[in-house]
Amino acid sequence: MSTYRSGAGDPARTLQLLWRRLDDGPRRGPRPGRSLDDIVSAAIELADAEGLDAVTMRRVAQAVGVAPMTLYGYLPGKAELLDLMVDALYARLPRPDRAGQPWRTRVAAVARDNRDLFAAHPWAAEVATGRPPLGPGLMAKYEYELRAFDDTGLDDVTRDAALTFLLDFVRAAARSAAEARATRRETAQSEEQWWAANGPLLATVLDEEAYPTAVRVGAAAGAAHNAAVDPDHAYEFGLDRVLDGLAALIDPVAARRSTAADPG
Amino acid sequence: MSTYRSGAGDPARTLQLLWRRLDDGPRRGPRPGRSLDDIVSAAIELADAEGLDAVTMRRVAQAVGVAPMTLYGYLPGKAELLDLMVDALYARLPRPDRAGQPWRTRVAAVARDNRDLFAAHPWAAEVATGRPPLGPGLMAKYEYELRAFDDTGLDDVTRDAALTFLLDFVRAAARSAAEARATRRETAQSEEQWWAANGPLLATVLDEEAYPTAVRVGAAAGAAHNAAVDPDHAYEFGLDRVLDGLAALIDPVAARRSTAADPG
DNA sequence: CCGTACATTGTACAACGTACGCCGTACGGT
DNA sequence: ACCGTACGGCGTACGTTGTACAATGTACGG
Repeated sequence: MSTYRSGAGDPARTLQLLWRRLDDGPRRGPRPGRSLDDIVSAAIELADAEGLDAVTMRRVAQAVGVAPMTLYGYLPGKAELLDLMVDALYARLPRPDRAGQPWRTRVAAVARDNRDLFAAHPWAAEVATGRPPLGPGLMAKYEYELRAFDDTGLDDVTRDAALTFLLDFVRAAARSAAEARATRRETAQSEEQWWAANGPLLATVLDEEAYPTAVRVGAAAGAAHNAAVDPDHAYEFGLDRVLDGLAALIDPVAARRSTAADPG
Repeated sequence: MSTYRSGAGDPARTLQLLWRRLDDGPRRGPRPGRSLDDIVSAAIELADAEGLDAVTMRRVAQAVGVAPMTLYGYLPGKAELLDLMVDALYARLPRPDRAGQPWRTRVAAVARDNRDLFAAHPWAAEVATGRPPLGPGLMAKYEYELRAFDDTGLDDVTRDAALTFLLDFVRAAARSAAEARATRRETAQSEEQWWAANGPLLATVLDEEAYPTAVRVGAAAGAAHNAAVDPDHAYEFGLDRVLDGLAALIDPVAARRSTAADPG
């Protein structure tokens, strides 16, 4: 359990690392035995396999085949490692040419790409980026995703806001999904087991007079999803709302479809 | 630097604690010197004053005037304490009667109440609740907030999804704001200082040929907000999109206003 | 009035990030 | 060719976290 904060160290040094602007002046003494990418790749593999909690400096060092403190010759600290991991992930995202497709299809595809990213690397959604890691990966991602709003008539400021809105939604959904999975794993209880264990107590305590709407709606939603929270359904529903909300801005006349976005 | 996870312990025990169903059989031996509420209140005060990082079992115990391990006589562990803190917060939320107002006003008011909650207690947005703490506070909140969708014509399952969508949005916005504040505090750098320190390097690295759209849009957005990220603006913009997105579902005919919701 | 149930707590442990300082290597200058 | 030194590597250690365990002391039921 750790709040995976990023970017705490010297920001200028972080930028140099992200863009690999290591000032290699006159070399003296032994050459570095590993590369920055070795470390970042090992950390990503570790996070993919065992989650962000497993990404400790000791574990990463072990994976790289080096003593823990050796890592500090390559990076200032763990915060920078997290930044580098996230930027490396962003750099790998697919960027197919979607010119010619309608904006809603393109924007939905951006959402899906991000969702896939978080599905493959759930830890990425947990890294807090108060100031985002302005590395080559994020820049390429930003450049590409902004193009999804080409021909929407949005001015630049609004275009940025629209993209932020979309990405924040996908990220929040990914966090919810990750939290739900983590809870299920930690308590080693499925949703059914939980209700079997707690239903009786809840029944005595949730009288319908005190919470009539909550009991009725909660029961209906629970029955529909077979769970108290259903991240997948929340994502599908939310994405449609997000796209409709953007459509109200982009196509103010015909903003009336609540169907799911077409595939791309 | 901690992933504030909640609800890890025995779920049944957690429920008993939330609803204060402590089985007080025949008393023997010394009476407890404090109450559960003493501990929860002290923890909330601590979190309000110094953030969630400051809420350690030792600090809470100190605030209550007791040895650290004494807390474990009242709660199974820290996860349950976090659950209790969140539920206590929810119980305190205002719940004015908003019958008669249009749905968009009521829903906007729900968003504002939640935003105010996270403004007063930023740590609440950081507590991960894979399975939400089904205590009296959350139930009262759920009951009240569902009523904001009365007369919208939404069925129960959709009503739950709509509320979840709205609350997830507000929470994500609060997290972004908290992260931005934390970053600014930790690096002790304002946005202007950051750009002064990193602008030169960024300029050499962000050539407009590689990222034409990104550079242009980023510059426009940065100039408009005086910052790379502007949580307040993201919230205002996002809330309008959220309401428009819900409107497309609720008022499919006249879904065309992108003005901010009226006050309530 | 005493035995016991229970609240309280001191100590301890395994993790974490990382500061500090020593070791040995291999290059630049001569 | 050689040596001084800059620099990569790392062993050890510190302060922090949540909490397990066993000892201590208190106040009630019989």
